[in-house]
Amino acid sequence: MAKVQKIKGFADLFPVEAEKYARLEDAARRVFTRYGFGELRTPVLEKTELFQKSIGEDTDVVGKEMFTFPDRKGRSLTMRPEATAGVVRAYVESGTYQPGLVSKYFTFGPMFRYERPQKGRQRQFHQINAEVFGASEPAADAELILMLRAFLAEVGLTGLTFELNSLGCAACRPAYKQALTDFFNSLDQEKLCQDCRRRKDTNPLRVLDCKVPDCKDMVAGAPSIADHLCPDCREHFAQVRSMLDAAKVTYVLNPRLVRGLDYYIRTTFEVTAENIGAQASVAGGGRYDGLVKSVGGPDVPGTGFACGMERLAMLLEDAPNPGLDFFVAVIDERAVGLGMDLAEKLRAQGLTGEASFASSSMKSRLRAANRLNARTCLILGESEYESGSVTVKDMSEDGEQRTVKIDDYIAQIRK
RNA sequence: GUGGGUGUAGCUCAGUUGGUAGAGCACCUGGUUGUGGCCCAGGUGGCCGGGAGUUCAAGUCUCCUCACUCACCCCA
Repeated sequence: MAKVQKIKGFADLFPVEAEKYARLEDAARRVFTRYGFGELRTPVLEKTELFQKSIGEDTDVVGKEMFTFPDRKGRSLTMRPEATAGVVRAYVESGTYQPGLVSKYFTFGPMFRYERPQKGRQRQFHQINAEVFGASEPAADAELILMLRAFLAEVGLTGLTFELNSLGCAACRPAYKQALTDFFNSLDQEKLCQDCRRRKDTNPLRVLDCKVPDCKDMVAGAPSIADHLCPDCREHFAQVRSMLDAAKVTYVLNPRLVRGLDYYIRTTFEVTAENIGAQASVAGGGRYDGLVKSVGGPDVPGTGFACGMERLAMLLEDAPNPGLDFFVAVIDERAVGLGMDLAEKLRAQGLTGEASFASSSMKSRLRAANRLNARTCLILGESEYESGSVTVKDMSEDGEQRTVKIDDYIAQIRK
């Protein structure tokens, strides 16, 4: 029989890896709660139109990376490729919006994108998200970045780079995009790479991010967003920066920092790591004031960020193996019931342990205890069985051992 | 979607100009009749990813295919 194998880009997380995800989620829950955020869990499956309306039809994510399929009645459903759209949908649908009310949510879970897998990129990947609705002030952006910084510190990550930019708004970005397109059109087209010749018309901001050396040279002379912000955006960005400076956040201004999803405006930021491969971005976010309205809700401003858990997990050390408090080594077959009962009573006292019921040799049972990093080995063999006792062996290097009545041993543990 | 790399024992990997399969670790057994780690000896374990072809002979050469992986693209 051929082995059934997992589908491409989907991973099994065994304990050592799964623990890192739990560590990230625990830290996020702890930190975000301190900032007044509440947990929101939304479905993994949504109507396809939700993502078309929010992320943008022209993006790669919607255009060619979604897991989209019809349900049994022919309705088009999509495995969520990101979290924000679903959170916005839930927010709007619940009707929690009221003028002047700020809502703050965090969420985590699996996202799905049909991409070619590589280091730090899976088809099913996991994100930690935070979203703020109803706050248009620069302070909301700044506080979100502070919270992200606090979260990363909580999980013990250092050496990360914060990058910051403003993408402008509906009032000033179109003019900037046009200026960019004009600029690139004025250049010798031969010197632009194939991708950029296409991108300069479809998404000129992306050209700024091109890694081809020739393109980079061209981009150096391109107009900067900083010079094209409208007065409102300029003021908003200046305030965000001054608040970050006041909070001693170290960041790099990157006028070429762009976002892949259409809904971002004004403040955008990204956190990158070194040594985790080409997919170096571990978190990213920004402001998305028009998004709520675009999925049929009220005109409420929003900001948020997403952290890539796979990429953060790569930066975490393996947790030390906690080992076992005890290991019950049953050598005499007749003592199997006794061993199970003994283990149950110890667990009821909060101890961690396993019992082995394989009727095997003393040597192999002790090796098993050693392998499992057990601190105490409880031996139940022929003589113990006949006398109703247990041999308690300390597994440390020069550990002692003694044989005591089972009842006495349990009574002693209780104390 | 486009490139590159890799598939041999449970794991990490050797395998010469084609000649019928190896090591280390792990596991099991024994040395030590009921005592682990260290040491020594022995043992279990492989359709060499799959298929076709060339050849007296293919892990090795050719083609196809599948899987994994890294990068582009894109993104967290």
